[in-house]
Amino acid sequence: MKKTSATEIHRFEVLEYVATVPTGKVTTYGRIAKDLLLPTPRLVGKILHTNPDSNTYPCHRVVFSDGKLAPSYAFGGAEIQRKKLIKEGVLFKKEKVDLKKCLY
DNA sequence: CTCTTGACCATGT
DNA sequence: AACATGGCCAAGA
Repeated sequence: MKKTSATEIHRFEVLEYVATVPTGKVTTYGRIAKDLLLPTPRLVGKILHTNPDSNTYPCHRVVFSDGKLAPSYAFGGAEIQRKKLIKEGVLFKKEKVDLKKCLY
C-alpha cells in the first residue's frame, strides 16, 4: 500500500494537462489549478518543480497569470524557459508572454 | 507536532 | 505598468 498524498495524484493530472498544451501556446498556473480543482495554485508550481522530465512534459509552457515566466525554472531558469518558448513560436512582450494570443 | 519555505495570485500603492 | 504585501495550502526539516 502506497502513501498517496493529494498532490501525489494531481501530479499526473497536471503533467497530462501540460502535455495537452499545443506548441506555440501557453497556459497559466491558476488556470491549471482551477481546472484540476487544486486547493491552491502554489501546488501546481510545486508539482512542476518535481517534474520528472521537461522533454516528456513541456513545463516551460506554463506561466504566471500575468504572462510572466516562473522565477525558478527547474531546467536552467526563466531565461532558458523564455528562449524555449520563443523557439516554439510563442510571442513575447518584453519579458512577458503575449497571453492575448498564446493563452491556450 | 511546530516552523519555514515555495515554478502563485489578487489587491493596493 | 511595475513593485510590494497578504493570503492561500502542502511538503520538508
